[in-house]
Amino acid sequence: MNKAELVDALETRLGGKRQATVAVEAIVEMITLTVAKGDKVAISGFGTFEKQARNARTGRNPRTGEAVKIKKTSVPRFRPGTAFKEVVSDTKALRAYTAGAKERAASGLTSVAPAAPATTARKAAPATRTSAAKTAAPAAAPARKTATKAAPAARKAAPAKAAPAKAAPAKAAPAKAAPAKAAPAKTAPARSAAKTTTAARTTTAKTATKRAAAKKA
Amino acid sequence: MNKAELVDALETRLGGKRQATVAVEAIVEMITLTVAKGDKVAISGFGTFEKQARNARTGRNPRTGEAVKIKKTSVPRFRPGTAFKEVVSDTKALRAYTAGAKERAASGLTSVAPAAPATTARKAAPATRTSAAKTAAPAAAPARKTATKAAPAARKAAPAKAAPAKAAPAKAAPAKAAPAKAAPAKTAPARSAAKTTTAARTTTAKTATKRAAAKKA
DNA sequence: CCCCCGTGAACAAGGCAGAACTGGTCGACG
DNA sequence: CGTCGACCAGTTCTGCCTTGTTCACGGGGG
Repeated sequence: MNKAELVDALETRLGGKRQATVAVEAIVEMITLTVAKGDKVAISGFGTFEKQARNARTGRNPRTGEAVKIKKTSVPRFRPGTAFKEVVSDTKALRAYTAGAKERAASGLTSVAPAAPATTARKAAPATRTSAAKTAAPAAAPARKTATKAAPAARKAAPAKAAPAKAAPAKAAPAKAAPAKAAPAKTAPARSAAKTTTAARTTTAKTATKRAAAKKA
Repeated sequence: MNKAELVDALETRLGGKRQATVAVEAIVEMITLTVAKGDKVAISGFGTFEKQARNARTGRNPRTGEAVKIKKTSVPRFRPGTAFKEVVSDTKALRAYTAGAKERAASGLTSVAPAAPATTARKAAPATRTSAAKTAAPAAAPARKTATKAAPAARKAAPAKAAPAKAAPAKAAPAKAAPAKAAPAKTAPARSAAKTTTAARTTTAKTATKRAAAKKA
């Protein structure tokens, strides 16, 4: 769903496409600016937007493997709230939530009011929560440090698996044409090459050309 | 900033507290439901909400060190867009963005219109981007604007260095393999054949140049 | 209102480091 | 008043860097 579709979907609820558009843009801007200022935007039941500082670190160019220094920066972060997580992870919760939403949509169309139905719906959802506080967790930390060193192995495993997967496809196609890994050395990554070849479409070419022209100009 | 404050801040823009409240709730719900369905919600310049699957894994209660089984689930994820990241990380970008926002807020209050100012603002922002091309810049810089042809060379240089690094790990690198760009020629129509090769390179080069320029600016 | 263009967005690859997850409790918000 | 969110901590794991490339979207012009 893109922005246009979102606006379209909200059109009914907000009383017109204009309102919907303005609303979406306004909210987006507000959140953006607020987060930029350093304040967090907490929307209950949905999530929290906040500015998160990132320390400088040593990155790595995936293509070349070359190390690059990355200076500290700040990035926006969103932490989904409980309700949101539940609805996304739980189908039942989704239905419950949807029901509530419908009610709200119906009544809230022109009239402003109906928070009541919403609340009801909300209540229903929590009931399904699995978290409950039943475990008392008596003993503090008996064997906390029993850490298992299996980690490294596991880590390795994953990447290993990944590599083959990638290799296979790559090799398959370009075998005789232009080995991805090898050729790319020059400039183009394997897959690009293949694709380009196949789809060296005029359109694409044109677009590229145009772009170039535009930029140059 | 909590939800109430957000609504209050938007009150002016959206023509009343009621509208603001309805708008916020409607959007939140819409996003929640859409993500829950599995669709992603992409808002250009802001970010993308999507449902992300998480594999089952063995968790651990940090307090007790006790292992707990966590079954696979899905969680909502938000990936901030370029503009958002810029505004948050860059003070200058923030100011630019703020300026645009003000204009929009002022005119957009009752009237629907002014996207124009926004666009302007957006454009300005990218200019300030600090992100990339710097690396390539040094080489390209000297000839960039004068000699277009120089660009390709520069570009090549970077990748070239990369090649060895990657090649080593990858190992399979037939030197004779045709250059990616060249190879594709086969697909290309007669007249384009030669041209395509050339053109493609040029295009790429240009793009690189453009980007670099933009950044520099 | 439609079409085209420009520009944002996603992908991929390879390591490392920050981030998430769980969970009990207090504070805050609705 | 009821309930959601933040927090601490250890381990696991996910994202992030770059940069080219291609696709699609948003917006402006006709």
